[in-house]
Amino acid sequence: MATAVDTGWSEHALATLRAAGYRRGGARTAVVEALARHDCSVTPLQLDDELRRRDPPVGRASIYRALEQFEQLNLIRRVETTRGAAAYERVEPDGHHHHHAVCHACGEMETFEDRELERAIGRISKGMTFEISEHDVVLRGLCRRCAD
Amino acid sequence: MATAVDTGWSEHALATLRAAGYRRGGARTAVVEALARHDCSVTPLQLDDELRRRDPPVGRASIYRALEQFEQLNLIRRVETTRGAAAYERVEPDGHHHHHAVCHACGEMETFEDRELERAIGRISKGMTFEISEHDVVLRGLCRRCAD
DNA sequence: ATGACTGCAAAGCCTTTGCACGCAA
DNA sequence: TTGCGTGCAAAGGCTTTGCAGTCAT
Repeated sequence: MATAVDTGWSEHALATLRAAGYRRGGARTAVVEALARHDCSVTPLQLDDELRRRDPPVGRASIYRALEQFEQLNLIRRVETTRGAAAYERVEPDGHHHHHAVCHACGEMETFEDRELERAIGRISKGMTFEISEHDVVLRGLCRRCAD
Repeated sequence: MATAVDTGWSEHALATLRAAGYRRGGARTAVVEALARHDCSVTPLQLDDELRRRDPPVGRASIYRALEQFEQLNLIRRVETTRGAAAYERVEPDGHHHHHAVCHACGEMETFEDRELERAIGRISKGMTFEISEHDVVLRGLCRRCAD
């Protein structure tokens, strides 16, 4: 679940950050690059593992601070794949996104996209009194290996 | 979001607990009663607020332990309404359930049910390699008051 | 009498905050 | 030069665990 497929998200992110008035700091850039390498959700602590031993090392606090800023700029989105802990995923500028199935036993994840699901959620959102801006859908169960 | 509507869930829960070999402890019973009073998701800390000043008081650890047991017996279900913290909801024996919209600003919740949504999720679940046993759907946005 | 149940306090995660130093602009 | 950005360490929440006393059976 790594092996980059950066569709230009990094550039988009760096440009958005600059436009928002942020300076180009080493830690923040390192977090952008790390996120670009992940196709699926990542936790702050996973990023910390990756970036801690860099030279120069990136501090854990900087990772949390960067993620908070990125989320506010809608560059990443928090997903509820990891119960009780944060996990984030890139937001693609074209709005394309997927959802997740998570294994109760080992945490393995599988992703899916579905138009009927999105259509239903869109319709429901319009009918609520709330102004809905995002949605989480997570399926939970056992992966094939853990089911045996 | 309180004001009881216990459809027999308490009795069901107590019977299930007894059948599973649990003794009838005061703390556990108090947690069952507290859950029966809530129609929507509750956090362990909300329950603690309610049960701490009882006589005799219920300890926080007992609440967490009870919730863990109830979840394993499928009497309650963890829902992801409160980011970064746990929240639980009764599982109705007939399988009837609803989902939630949560306000980013104030945490207020609105619930909904939708057959097309459930149908889509059921179909998707069958198509996965995972054995899916539950699903979370949470819409997020601003409630009417916070949107102004 | 036996072992489950409970409350308290301590310990464990994850996350946030305070602070002094360093670096971008 | 200014003040944003960063790392470290400390502090904050929520949750879990250890332990000794209590209670259900």
